Amino acid sequence: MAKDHLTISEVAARSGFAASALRYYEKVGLITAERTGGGQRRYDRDVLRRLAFIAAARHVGLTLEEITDALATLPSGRTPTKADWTRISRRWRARLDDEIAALHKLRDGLDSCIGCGCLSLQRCHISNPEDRLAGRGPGAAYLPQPLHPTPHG
Amino acid sequence: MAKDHLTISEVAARSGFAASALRYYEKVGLITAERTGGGQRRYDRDVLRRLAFIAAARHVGLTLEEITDALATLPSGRTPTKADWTRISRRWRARLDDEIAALHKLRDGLDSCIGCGCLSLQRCHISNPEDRLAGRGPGAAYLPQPLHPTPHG
DNA sequence: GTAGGACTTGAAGCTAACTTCAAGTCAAGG
DNA sequence: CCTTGACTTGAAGTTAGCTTCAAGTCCTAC
Repeated sequence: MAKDHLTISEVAARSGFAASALRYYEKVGLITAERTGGGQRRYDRDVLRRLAFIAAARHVGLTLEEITDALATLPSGRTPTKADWTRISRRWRARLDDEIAALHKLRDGLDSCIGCGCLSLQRCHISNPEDRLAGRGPGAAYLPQPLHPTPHG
Repeated sequence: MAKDHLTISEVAARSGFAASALRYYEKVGLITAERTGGGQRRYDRDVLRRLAFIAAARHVGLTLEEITDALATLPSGRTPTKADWTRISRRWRARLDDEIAALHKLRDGLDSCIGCGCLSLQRCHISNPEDRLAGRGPGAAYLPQPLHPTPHG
């Protein structure tokens, strides 16, 4: 007979998320909670699994919005099966592979630049990775497809 | 006799940075500009090289603050030599290597998880990468050393 | 000399993902 | 029953890295 309704601070302790983050996640619809008569949150144990999913997804670099989408692909209401998980993790792997490839490309380019001292705007493919300048509409940032996303980048 | 003072829109066009970004960079001390009698900015050509440096650093994932620090290691006022550039690019390479290693670790862990369907908070090292929960002071976020930095992460 | 596009400024806005705060309410042990 | 720590809410604050705006000034081509 394990406790099947956890308080917010219990969930915070077990998941590692701050209580304020849990409230935020509820506000944006990532998790849900029942309420006591007095209005306090009581969580089902399932929320821990869901939070583990969220933590893993965040670690892979997904935004909360993307996580929301990913969760939406799961049959609503039930714990994901192995098949669900496999399908999603395949996508994560592809994403990681892409990031790794991009970093390799960048690193190799860096190697080829060492010693050249160029830093030419037009020719160095570290400072000008895709050989294009500007474009991409108004306010276009410098980097074609920023590896490390920036706000308004 | 190349033009040796560029307007802000010329620099914007040649560097790929938006004019507003250039003003911002000046405000935070990354670049400088002379002024006309009327107060308009006129840039030295050197600023293009400096902006190339900034663009490259941004691409490697450095924050503007880190870039400021990196620029501070250069002898002030002069164009960096090959040695300067090599020294800095070595650091960048180390950083890239670290990021690549982290991604590999994450990907391999993901592979080992596929099919297990676990997502256990305590045991899965994708959702709990370093086998630690909480800690790290008040408001500590879940991920030990977020691969993809988040505000307040 | 003048039209009008380029430029100036400071302040405010934007995004993500939260955190912090203030002021008040709940709940569980003694 | 009462104390006290845990909980509630909405609003506002935080960070980086800019963008957008408004209102006004400059400068250059004609």
